[in-house]
Amino acid sequence: MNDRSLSRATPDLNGSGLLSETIGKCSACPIRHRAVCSQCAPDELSVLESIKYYRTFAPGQPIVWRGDRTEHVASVVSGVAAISQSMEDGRTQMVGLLLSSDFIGRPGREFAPFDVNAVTAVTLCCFRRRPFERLIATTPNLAHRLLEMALDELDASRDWMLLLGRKTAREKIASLLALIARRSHVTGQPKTAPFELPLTREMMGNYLGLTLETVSRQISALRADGIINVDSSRAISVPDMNRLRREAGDDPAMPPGH
Amino acid sequence: MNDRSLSRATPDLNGSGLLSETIGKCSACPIRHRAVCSQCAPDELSVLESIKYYRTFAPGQPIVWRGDRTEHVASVVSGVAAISQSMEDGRTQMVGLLLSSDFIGRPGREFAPFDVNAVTAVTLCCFRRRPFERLIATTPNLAHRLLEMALDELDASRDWMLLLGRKTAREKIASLLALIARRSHVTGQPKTAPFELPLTREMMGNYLGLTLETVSRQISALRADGIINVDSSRAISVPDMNRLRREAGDDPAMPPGH
DNA sequence: CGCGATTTTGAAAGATCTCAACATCTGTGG
DNA sequence: CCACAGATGTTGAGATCTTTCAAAATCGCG
Repeated sequence: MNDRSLSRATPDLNGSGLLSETIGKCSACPIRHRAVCSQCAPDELSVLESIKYYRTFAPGQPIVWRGDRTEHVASVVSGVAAISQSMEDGRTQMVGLLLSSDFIGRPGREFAPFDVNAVTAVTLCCFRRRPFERLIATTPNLAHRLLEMALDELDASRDWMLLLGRKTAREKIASLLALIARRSHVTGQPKTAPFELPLTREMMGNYLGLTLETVSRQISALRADGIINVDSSRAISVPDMNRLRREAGDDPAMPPGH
Repeated sequence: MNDRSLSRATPDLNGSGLLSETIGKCSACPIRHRAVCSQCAPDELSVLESIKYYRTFAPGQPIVWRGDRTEHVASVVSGVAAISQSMEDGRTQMVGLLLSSDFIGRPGREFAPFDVNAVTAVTLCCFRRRPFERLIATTPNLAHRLLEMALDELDASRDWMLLLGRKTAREKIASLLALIARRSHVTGQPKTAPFELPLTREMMGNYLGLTLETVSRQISALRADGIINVDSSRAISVPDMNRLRREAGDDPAMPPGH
């Protein structure tokens, strides 16, 4: 069950169309401008380039087990992964979604505090932890960007706490759909274009603190109310994004949370 | 309503017995070994020492308003503060508790993303943001410790997401009491010694994603079941901590979740 | 002592979950 | 190409948990 062998990726569901074998140079990397390496100077980048390597994971595959010794850290190049926390009796809570350019792993941490699983096919840009830590110590640009990303994640997780603690099931679903719609939106396409849900109903429930039945019912209710269109169970479109934002309980005047 | 003038602190409820006027030297600082400055060398510390200043806040006073321009960052020297997030209709969710040695503020962030309020009397060790940011850039020990603290906070907020999304009201209350009991426990005192709740029932509700009535009922239920003793509404003791941990739904084999 | 804030408790309403049945989709093997 | 099996998704009905609304008790303090 602990198979982490290098597996051939199934077709990339993230739309980038890139498989690991076709990526190589940092300068041509699709996440070059947002990942942990984004503030590195050319010479710093070449050091990173020399120690990095790619790995791919099929949908559903474990990437990190809780309690694992953390031998590597990595950036998500493409695909979607989920960070989860669970209780002994099986209740689980997804505590973060990892999208392209997000960072996995904790410099300075010996053991992984959470599970990470591939949701779609995932390609990672990996570094062994020790060399990476040494690099952090000597590369302020890297350390600075890592802090920045950690603080962003912290803000995002605090926003999610408001959702988990205080929002209704309908607001939770609307919030999630608005989140996925926003990050799926390709510049140049109309904002009402349909988008793909990478998560099953059960995963959505785990992310939102709901059961899968409640997720399904609330999606049906939003459709019945004309807030969303459901082309197939995984393909959604939003005729009026502001209306969805209102259903989500967000202040429409505020920029979309994080 | 935006009064942040320097106010005389009411008696310190945190038990340290120190008021800001009696603190001065970093070398004698009670949070010297855990705060953001804890890894600084003597010469680095003396730079910090020259630009720091103390401020105190009375219980209930706002420390930071959401949207404020962040002119300073600070370490909590004593007392308890709460980070909160709220919706337009008044629903609020406490997303973090700030205890002594915790850090307030975001280097690199122009505006505060959340409200922070003093719960008890609070003493802060403040720095203006700009000079502090310059110091980070030139002091790897400071930057490193800040990253470490941010990652710890991120882990803690992810643990809290499991509580908010998946735990029952009883488990939530048990978790909070276990958390406060643990951090209130003074080494040398018996673990069954009573401790003080710094939060009102309403604040506990806001932290746990419950109403204040549910908080009150679950505390009564835990008392009726002999899990806790309630000396006064704010003074609790726990005869068997492992039993409380079990009620909290935590794996008793695991170290108390951060 | 008396007032406002806090806390407790009760009863009913409401939201979500649980259990169950059925529908739909997808990939596989006949 | 179709039938089938397993995974995923939908819907219903009743149970359960938490909230809401209301009243009363208690605490802290001037």
